[in-house]
Amino acid sequence: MVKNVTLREAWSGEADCRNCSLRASVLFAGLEEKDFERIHDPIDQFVIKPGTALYHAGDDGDHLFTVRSGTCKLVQYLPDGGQRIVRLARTTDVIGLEALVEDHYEHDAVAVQPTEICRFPARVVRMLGRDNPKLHRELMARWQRALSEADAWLTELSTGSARQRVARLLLRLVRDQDSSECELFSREDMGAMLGITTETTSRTIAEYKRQSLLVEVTPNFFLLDIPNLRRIAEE
Amino acid sequence: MVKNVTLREAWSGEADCRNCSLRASVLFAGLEEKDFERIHDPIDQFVIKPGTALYHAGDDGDHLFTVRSGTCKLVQYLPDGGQRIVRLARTTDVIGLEALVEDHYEHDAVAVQPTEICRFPARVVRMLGRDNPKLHRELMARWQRALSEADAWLTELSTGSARQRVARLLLRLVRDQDSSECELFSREDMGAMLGITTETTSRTIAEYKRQSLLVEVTPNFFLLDIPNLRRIAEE
DNA sequence: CGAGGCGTTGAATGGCCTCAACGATGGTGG
DNA sequence: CCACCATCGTTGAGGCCATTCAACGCCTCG
Repeated sequence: MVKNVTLREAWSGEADCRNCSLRASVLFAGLEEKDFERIHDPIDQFVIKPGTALYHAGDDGDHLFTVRSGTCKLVQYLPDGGQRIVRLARTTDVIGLEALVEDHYEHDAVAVQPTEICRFPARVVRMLGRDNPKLHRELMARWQRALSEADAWLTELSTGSARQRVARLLLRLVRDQDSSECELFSREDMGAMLGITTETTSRTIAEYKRQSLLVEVTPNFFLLDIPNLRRIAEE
Repeated sequence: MVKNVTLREAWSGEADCRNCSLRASVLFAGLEEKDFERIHDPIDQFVIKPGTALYHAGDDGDHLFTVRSGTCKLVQYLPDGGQRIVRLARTTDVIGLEALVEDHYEHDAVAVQPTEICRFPARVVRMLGRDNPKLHRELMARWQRALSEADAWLTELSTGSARQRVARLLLRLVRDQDSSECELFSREDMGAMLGITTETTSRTIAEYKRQSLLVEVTPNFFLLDIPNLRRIAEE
């Protein structure tokens, strides 16, 4: 649905925010006609392939991004070279918020699925935010959402045994879904989200498959046994 | 109940924000005389003892708090009853920001040292934030600071061996300090920050003391061997 | 003085990591 | 079209490190 609408105009470059199919839930939700008239900068819209980076940590932060569909990982690096995925951004999430306050990005933002992106200048948001209470409120809500996510990753995905963490991640992936079906990421990425190794992740997933807690319906799409996974997650 | 009694007893007067000694670095830094005239609600100021809770997760969130001195931990609970400390708030930090956007608090906020607090109504901040760009900007900066902290806890304090995590926590505790001396928390709290057990924390600290990476100058105040701790943290 | 909290230490277990090998898959070039 | 290679998921074996359960000393406080 959403996907069809946008794929039609994909690659075309300039977005039509007034008629955006996600308008109701997007950062610019509260904007009115007079606000749009003040946006003179182009708002680009494009699709990126898995593995493509939107930006890297330390890059000049002059754009914000809205994820229209797909998924991006936000990655931070450790002194020893290891990496840790600190958050996922999915439909309607905004990434690069730090560009409003700081002069550089904090993470690498990399697509892990084919991902539709809208990109708009931080300057536009700063300008509109100054005297638009609705946008102001929308910004606060998004910052708070990111913060809640970050806290949840600490308590749910970085605490307890590997079995528990994997189960919690799986449950989290289907939570805001219509069905109890979900697509998995690479074992390496899942490990980087959970603070465990690729091998341990693989072993755990394989065990869940053998126990039919996970059933592969189509390649890389799994049906979850939610009650039993929840039991593991909470025990 | 107990909490309210303590808070009331600790009340040490109505704050004089105009002449606040922390004014330059506090949330209300950008306010002018005309703004203060619009604050009709009282801004309380008090001291709480270690172990006292400012609020609990789920409480009605109608106040924000500034930490003037001391330290508060923000705690989240797991389904199995375990607890995880997701952040520390120290001088000039604001806690309870979520009250601006949601109707309840996300964590337990508990003092871990004698702590001076200013408390002000969320509705005052909401009102002033609507048309005060400086406060607006200040709020965004604080949200971003909290988010950066959360991400750092994931990458630095929840990744790697227990030795590394403890070392990174110690370095973090002295970082915004004038000396390389710091006060430690209980082993239980440190474990809850690092996602490791109390015993492992104690063993690691004890080992560092034997190796003179930590030297106790006065009871519970330690001098850190920063270069060598940094080596451990990054190896 | 006894009780309880806290830090420390010991011993044993087990879970996760490390290193390694192997099959399946998919893309590439001959 | 197929041989070749790289990547990814899986599995095994072995070892280390953190957890678990327990005990003990020290301290404060009632």
